[in-house]
Amino acid sequence: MQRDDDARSDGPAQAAKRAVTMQDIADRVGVSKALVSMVFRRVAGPSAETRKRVLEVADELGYRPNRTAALMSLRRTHLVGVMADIRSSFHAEMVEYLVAAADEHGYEVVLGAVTPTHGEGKVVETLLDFRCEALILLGTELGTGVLDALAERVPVVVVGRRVGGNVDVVRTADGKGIGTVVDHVVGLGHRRIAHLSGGDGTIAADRRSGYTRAMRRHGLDADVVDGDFTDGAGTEAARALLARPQLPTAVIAANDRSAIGLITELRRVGLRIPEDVSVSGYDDSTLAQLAHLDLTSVNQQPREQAAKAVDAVIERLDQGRTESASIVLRPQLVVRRTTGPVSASVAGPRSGVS
Amino acid sequence: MQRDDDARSDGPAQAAKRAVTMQDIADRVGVSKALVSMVFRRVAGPSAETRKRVLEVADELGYRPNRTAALMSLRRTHLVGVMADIRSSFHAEMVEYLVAAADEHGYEVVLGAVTPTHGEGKVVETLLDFRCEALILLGTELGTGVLDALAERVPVVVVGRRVGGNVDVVRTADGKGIGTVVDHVVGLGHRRIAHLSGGDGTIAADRRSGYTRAMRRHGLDADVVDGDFTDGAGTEAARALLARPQLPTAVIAANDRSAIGLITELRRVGLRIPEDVSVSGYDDSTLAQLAHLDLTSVNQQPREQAAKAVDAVIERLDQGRTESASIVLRPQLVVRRTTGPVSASVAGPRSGVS
DNA sequence: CGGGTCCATTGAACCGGTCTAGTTCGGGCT
DNA sequence: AGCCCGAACTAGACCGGTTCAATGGACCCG
Repeated sequence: MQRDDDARSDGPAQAAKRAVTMQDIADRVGVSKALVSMVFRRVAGPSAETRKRVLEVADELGYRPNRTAALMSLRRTHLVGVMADIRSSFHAEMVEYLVAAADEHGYEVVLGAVTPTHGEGKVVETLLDFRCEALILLGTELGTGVLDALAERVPVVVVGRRVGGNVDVVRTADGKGIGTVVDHVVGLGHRRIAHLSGGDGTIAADRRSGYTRAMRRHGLDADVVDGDFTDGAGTEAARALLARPQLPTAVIAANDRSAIGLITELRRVGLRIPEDVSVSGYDDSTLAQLAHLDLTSVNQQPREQAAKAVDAVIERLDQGRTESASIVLRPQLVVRRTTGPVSASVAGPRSGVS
Repeated sequence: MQRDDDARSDGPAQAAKRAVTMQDIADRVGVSKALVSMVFRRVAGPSAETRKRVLEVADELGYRPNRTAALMSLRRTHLVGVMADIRSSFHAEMVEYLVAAADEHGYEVVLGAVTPTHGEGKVVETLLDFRCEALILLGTELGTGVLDALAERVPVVVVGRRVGGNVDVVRTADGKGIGTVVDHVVGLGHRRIAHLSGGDGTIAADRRSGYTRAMRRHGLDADVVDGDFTDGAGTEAARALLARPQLPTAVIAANDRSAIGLITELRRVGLRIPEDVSVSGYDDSTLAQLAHLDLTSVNQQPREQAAKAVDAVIERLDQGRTESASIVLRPQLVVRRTTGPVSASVAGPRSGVS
């Protein structure tokens, strides 16, 4: 509320409320603006006494440094581009944490939203046009070649997916994550455990192979049902399963949405979850946490992933790291109420399973 | 790409890949950089011939204008601050559209995420620190006084809520929206229609009064059940309703989440939706669209609201509008499968469901 | 042929910082 | 006294655009 000051000062009607600059402070204190700059940049040079006076006057005048000027002089923008499909609640959550983390380091996030009409390539171009100094790509499906070319222009962090080349990677061990789910349901006595796949993407493939490996480890046969990450796929998968002579006792879905579609369709035909069939999702999205669903899922630690991604950017930009880094976090199983012990009734038909 | 050019030029090992500037173009064409500037700003002055040559050379050199420099010169930032609670899927969707709309007008969006630890006040401060030229506040609960003070510093657009003062407002007519839902269920033959309220906020109040008015219009008694915007509230409301001697035949919830909690609990005790009770939500969120839910809801036209909000900002910033504007869009009822005709059976008393 | 107009174009200041190559000055050492 | 040194501070060139008064030349008129 110092508006009054601004409005009244400088008699003339124009009242152009010019912002306070370093020169103003310098004039008032009786030093050069270079010195004022040094004080604000906290570099060695100015005496303690001068430093104090400058800061006092700056405060008094209500000085706010002009980022634009500083960044232009440094030939920098302090902008980090984040590409995300914000409709995905997981991405939205990540974006929130990324913004916070970037802010802490004095960086600003420019959001590039991927939509059906605005593909990944276009979004990346836009972000580069804004002169972002680094890119954080959430769940990108861009090819290795494209990513590598990109990485030569600007530091790139890929979140969620395994990639080679000179990009940094932050992800959770999807294979292991699904593995813990398999362990969990096996521990509950299940033997016929199906996996509702997420389709062709890298992430889906990781989850699928994690499932296959874990099943093998337990000496069980893998049973993959094709699908994708939508609830529609879950519905279809349910129908496909119901058409079989024998239902699996547990289904591990590739994500929460498809798990929900699956559950709904199974319930519709009168099956109880988890008494008749146990179902798990993946992502631990707000959907999974919804009280009425209470879906067993796997948490991907968005907050931690966001922090690591921003750290990776800072290391490259401000600390000169050049070799690529890969950070793999451990996902966490969240057991809720859609998975339960295999019940006696379904145990019957199960004959010669080793 | 053209990296090679950059790398090879300027013999020395340093190979600082300096970006192409207007001066470079000017030198090459043999004119002054002032003229080049004029060409790019599309102002009258340069001859058609010169214009053409400049553009050719610019293209050849791969020139990209430097926003930072331009904005600094203009003493502008072209930044629009958007405050949102990105966990809300409605907000997330809005943000996506806002980013796209701002981009079209050459503005950039800085996202300020409201979280439990980072309240509205702090977010606004941060956005101002980034020298945003305007603020778009999604679903803010800031008081009129605060908003007015803010509006004196910078154009402010409040989205979703009715406010006075000198801020611009973009919203849908919540009252009318709920009204159309009432009309819809009344048209289906319902008479005992309850409203699951969204709590104390301005938005909830608007929806509540819209319900009350519409009921009165139809000569029916209003029946408001307290709640908030969470699914937990829906669950509790369901329990409260079930404890009554007679259930309403239709419940109009203040948003989708609470509607879902309500539906789930009603289904859990064996009631069918919509045969026994019709239920509607509000927001037309992805949740409502989920195939298995297929919730009758009200669409708030996020894309249109986003476009209008950005328009309002542009008008103030670039077209000098000073009087405040209020844009009210008409929300759209989306009928799905959770509302249906009132059935004969519910007329009689229900058997003892605990 | 001198003078006035109009158009395309230009030089230089400016935006608000950062940064480099100094300058000043007090004091310790020889 | 003469010299050197480092700490404290400064002048002025930058960064890459925008802006505006000023210039030069073509053209027209009396």
